Order: sequence, then C-alpha cells, then structure tokens
Amino acid sequence: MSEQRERISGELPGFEDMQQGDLKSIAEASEALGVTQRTLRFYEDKGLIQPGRVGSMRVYSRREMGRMQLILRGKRLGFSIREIGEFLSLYDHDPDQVVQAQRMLDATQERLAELRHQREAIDQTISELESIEKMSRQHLARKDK
Amino acid sequence: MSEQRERISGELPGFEDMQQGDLKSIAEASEALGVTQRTLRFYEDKGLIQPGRVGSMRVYSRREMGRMQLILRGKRLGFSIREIGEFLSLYDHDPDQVVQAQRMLDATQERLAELRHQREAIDQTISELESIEKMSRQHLARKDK
DNA sequence: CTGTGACCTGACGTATACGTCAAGCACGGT
DNA sequence: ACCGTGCTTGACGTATACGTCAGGTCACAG
Repeated sequence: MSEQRERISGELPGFEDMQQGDLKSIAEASEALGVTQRTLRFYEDKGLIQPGRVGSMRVYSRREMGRMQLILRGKRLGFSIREIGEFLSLYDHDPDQVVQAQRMLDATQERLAELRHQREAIDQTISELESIEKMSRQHLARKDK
Repeated sequence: MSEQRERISGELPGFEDMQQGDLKSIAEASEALGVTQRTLRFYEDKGLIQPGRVGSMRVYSRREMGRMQLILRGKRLGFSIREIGEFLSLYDHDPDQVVQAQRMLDATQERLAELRHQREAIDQTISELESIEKMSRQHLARKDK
C-alpha cells in the first residue's frame, strides 16, 4: 500500500525540499485537497503546478500543496484558471510581490465590481420572480374556487 | 427592400392569423426582438417557436413575437431554454393554465431558492475579496515607504 | 508467469447557447 | 445573361473545467 511511497522516499538522495515527510503521491494529494487526480494533472498541464517526478510518478511537495490551496481559493473567489495562473506566475517571478500585489489588487477590484453588479442583477431578478410568484398564486386561487 | 414582404402578403389568401400587417420576415423579427436570426432559427429548432412558411421563407406572426417575448423574459430570469420550452409546451396544451401555473410556481420557487443562495455566496465572496483588497493595499503601502 | 494496483499519457465527451462559415436557391434590377 | 440580396439548410467552432475511457508501464505478491 505504501510501498511506492517508501520507494519514492528511498530514492531521494537530497530532494530540494525541506521535509521529505510531506511528499505525497497523486492519490494522497488529491485526497488531502479534495480534488480528483484528473484535476491535479489538468492544473499541471495548464502550468499552475509542477510536481516533482520520481521516474514517471508525480510527487507533491509542501510547495505544490500550498499552491493548490491558493488555486482552490482563487476558484472559490470566482477567478478563472487562466487568471489564477497569471497570479501564480507573477508570484514566482516577483521577489517582493509588488507587481503581483498590484495586479492582484486590480483583479480583485474588477471582480468586486462584477460581483456587486451581479448582486444587483440578482436582486432585481428576485423581485421580478417574486411578483411572478404572486401572480401564479392568484391565478391558481381563482381557478380553485 | 420590402419587396419580399409585399410578395409574402400578396400570396396569403387567408392566413390563419388575424392581422397580416404584423407578419414579419426573419430579418424584421430579429431586428424587432434584438436577437440574431441565428437565435430565431435555433429556438425554432428547439421547438420553442413555429413560424409559418411562405414557400421556404419563415414568417413571424404576432403569436410568435409574443412567444419570443416570453422566451426572452424567461432567459433574463435565468431559466434554461429547455425549461422555457417546457413552460411553453404546457401553456399550449393546458387551456386554463392550471397545470402550467402550478409548474411555473414550482420552477419560480426553485429559481428563487437558487438565487437567494447565490446571493449569499456572492456576499461572502465579496467580503472575502474586500479583505484581500485591504491586505494588498497594506502590502503595497509597506513596500512604498 | 500472471495477476493486481497505482500510475502514466493521449484523446474524445460533456453542457450551453448560440457564432460562423459554406453552399445553394429564388428574386428583381440593369 | 448576370449581379446582389435575402433567405434556406447543414455542420463545425467556441469557451470552461474537467470526466471518462483506452491502452500501456512498472513493481511486487502469489
């Protein structure tokens, strides 16, 4: 069951990460993150994460797990994978995160504007639906007597 | 420009609709409704409308225009084309609209529940983003001094 | 030697609501 | 006769975020 992990750990002479105890197989990673393995491979394909390899097997270090948390958070906030990819790439190539924070701020504001707009639209739709609801009830009440 | 319409009207001995003056070509209909011709053909394909034909050309009577208004309203309210199709079909085969009103009421409530749920989610997302916004500003302010 | 389990890489499928050709007919005008 | 216009019917393309095979490798258990 954990043979493969032991094999993995055993074959790591000095992996660049700090703690080898945090290394996970794709099964463990997906389990821990609550996403499917397909999702992990998909994000890798899109360049959002770059798990290490031991032979052909993917190895997820704490770094990748952290990035995944950020990615999932971004998703919850409604950013597209492409946008999230941009943030992460800025994050990587921007030591003190100035550009990154600025870009993030911009995106955040845009998204906020979208959301506030959506909220208004939803409120309008809700009241329109409520009036339709009333009318339906009246219609039914009339036919019912 | 309006030659074809005249031809159409001329060839209508006793079209079942009341007013021939309301008959529209697909171009006029799409113009009046603010949708593309493709959209009209698409809805027809899906069975939402059944414009008449003069030869092979589609003819939109007041009835179809009315249905289109309903369809567009349904869309604005967030119902899928399939759902709208169901409403319309009930509307057609249900003389005093009892079943129809009931079904509509159900769908309306479902949709309302969805929307209220969405609104909550949006509110949460908004506050989360607002906090990120603050943090980004602080980060930038620190780097700026 | 063969089975089993975990992993791998393509690559096509899904849902929605149309957009965007492509190819062709019928019409009146020049 | 030829052209431009409006209309017709397919049929494939688009975007998003994966799901779902198919087919194959690898290591170890029996």
